[in-house]
Amino acid sequence: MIEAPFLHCLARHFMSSSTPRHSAPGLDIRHHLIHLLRTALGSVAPGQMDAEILLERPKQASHGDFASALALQLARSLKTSPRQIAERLVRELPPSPWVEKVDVAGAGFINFTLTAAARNAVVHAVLAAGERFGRGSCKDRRLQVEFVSANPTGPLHVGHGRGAAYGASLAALLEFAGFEVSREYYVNDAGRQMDILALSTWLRYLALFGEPLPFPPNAYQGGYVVQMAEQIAAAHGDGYRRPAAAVLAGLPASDDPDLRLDALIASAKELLGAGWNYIHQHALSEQLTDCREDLEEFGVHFESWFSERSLYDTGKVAAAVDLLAAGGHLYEQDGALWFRSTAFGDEKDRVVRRENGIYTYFASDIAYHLNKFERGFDTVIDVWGADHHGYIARVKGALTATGADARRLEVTLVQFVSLFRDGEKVSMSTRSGEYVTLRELRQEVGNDACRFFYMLRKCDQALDFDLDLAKSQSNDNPVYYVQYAHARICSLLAQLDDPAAAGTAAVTTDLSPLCHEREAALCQRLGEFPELIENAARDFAPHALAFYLKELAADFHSWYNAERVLVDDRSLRQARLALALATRQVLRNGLSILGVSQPESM
RNA sequence: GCCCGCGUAGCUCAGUGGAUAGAGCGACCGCCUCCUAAGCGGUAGGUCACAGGUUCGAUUCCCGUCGUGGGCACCA
Repeated sequence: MIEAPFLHCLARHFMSSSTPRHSAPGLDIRHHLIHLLRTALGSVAPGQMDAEILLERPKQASHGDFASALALQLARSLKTSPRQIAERLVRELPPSPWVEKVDVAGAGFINFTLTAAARNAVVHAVLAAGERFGRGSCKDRRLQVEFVSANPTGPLHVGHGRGAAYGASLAALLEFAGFEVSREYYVNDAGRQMDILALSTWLRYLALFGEPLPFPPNAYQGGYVVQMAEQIAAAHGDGYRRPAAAVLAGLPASDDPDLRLDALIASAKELLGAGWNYIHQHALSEQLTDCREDLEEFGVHFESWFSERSLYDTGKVAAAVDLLAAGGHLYEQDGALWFRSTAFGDEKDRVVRRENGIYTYFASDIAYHLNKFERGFDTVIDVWGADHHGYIARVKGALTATGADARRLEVTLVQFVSLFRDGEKVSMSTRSGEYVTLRELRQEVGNDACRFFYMLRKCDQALDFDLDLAKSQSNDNPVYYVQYAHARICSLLAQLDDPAAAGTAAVTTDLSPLCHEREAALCQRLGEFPELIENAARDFAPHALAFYLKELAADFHSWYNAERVLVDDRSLRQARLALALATRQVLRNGLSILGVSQPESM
């Protein structure tokens, strides 16, 4: 999924701490164990020193804290049974103060059981690192994540909401993994859709003054269009009123609704002159402002809002097309200008300039992506709706044709959201204005539940959004489960005389009293966080973080229910408080990446 | 027709080239004189769509079939 240069950075980060550090096993016990295995491998099979040593977390507690299938991997090349290899490897393992015991089990697995001290050490690691626990470091790589980028022709709907939640969480995740990330919204403020919105607004405006005009079925139907018309009427009276007869004069008798709409737009431009620009601009800024506020309230921020129109104004679109032409990648046919994208793996060639002389959206998109590359991002990530799937080949093809490295562009497709109300699928259409907006969803469900709910499905899976369930505020929503764990820990601290002091002291607390099974499980889960971040960032999979947080909360609730934290035994109480504090820290780190709040009480 | 997803417990979905495939919901049985019961423990529930192939090992990778969703504009 991720191209080579990207992987390289993560891999380097991964390897950077592979030197064994006996002083701080909690931070990289994995690498310590890998080092032990590699040392043993040097004795048992020097020729296999390059073999990748995989360590996994066994699903079963009886299989220890870490397991390696190294012996099974080597069986063939060494022509020896896996169990035999495993036993030899175990004999050659250097002694380690952090390993309680090593078993050979099953077909030849090597299972490591850590000492309690090694297992508990993660608590200190978390508390020492604080909000930096789990962070990676890939400082030298700049990424851009472009997402949402919905046409500013109406309120965002729940589908946009998914793209917003996914993109924002992905960007935050990559940032946490150590990349320099810039978030961008591409504003399609040029083109026909905006013209249609302006026309729709004007027609509603004329209707306010009683002009007898039919409202085209393929114009924007939403109530917000009427509102904009009313605003304009309130501010400018009938200044933009024109007789219906004049509007309709000269319209083609065609049955094609699109042709009729284009003719209406042309008529409006002619009748209004500069007034058209005003209405167009008014509609754009109204919708863009609405969109921006909506996203801000949703906790989704952008470093930049990039105007498509600016690409035209600065000649970038024409320049991009010229660049393709100079490379001999364009040809004329039927009056249009075509890009030979089939030469770059696309199914068919694509038009960049229409017969009527107007550039296609594709043309400006080429210019846009060239511009992204010019801005120096190492990797550019586009989050698109799944319906843009067919678009990838042509954009990458165009980039390749201009000599750019298309591998620097990563496209992630987010599948559709289907809404269900009363058990029935809600049909939605942007044009007809019949859809549930993101704002409505947020107001009814709450931002936290919304953000988390969107992350409960991997992005390439269609999401069925049950409105009734989401609106019901029921306990079924896992966000409460995770937040509740956080609130419970805060509640514990609130009962102490000096919560702040407890937090400071926890960093050096003696953890040896932590010896219960559930405490070990919780420590193990905390220790997984850094690698979870690493893998989720590599896979562009913020949903994995949501699932992890559910599991972490489950481990916490289970422990909390079984063991009392505020016991009389001071050393035990301190140790358990430290574990609770570490859990709270990881919950915070994870939830903040997902844009979900961490309430202190519920 | 071609291209891209997806088919895992009754439902909604995770997951993985390795040891007995997991969670939530639903069902059933339990747990508050005790740090928040928005919680916990337990029981039941599976031919990982089907058929081949690669492999020591496939639910995972490859081919095919079936089912299902989406895409195949001089729209954006």
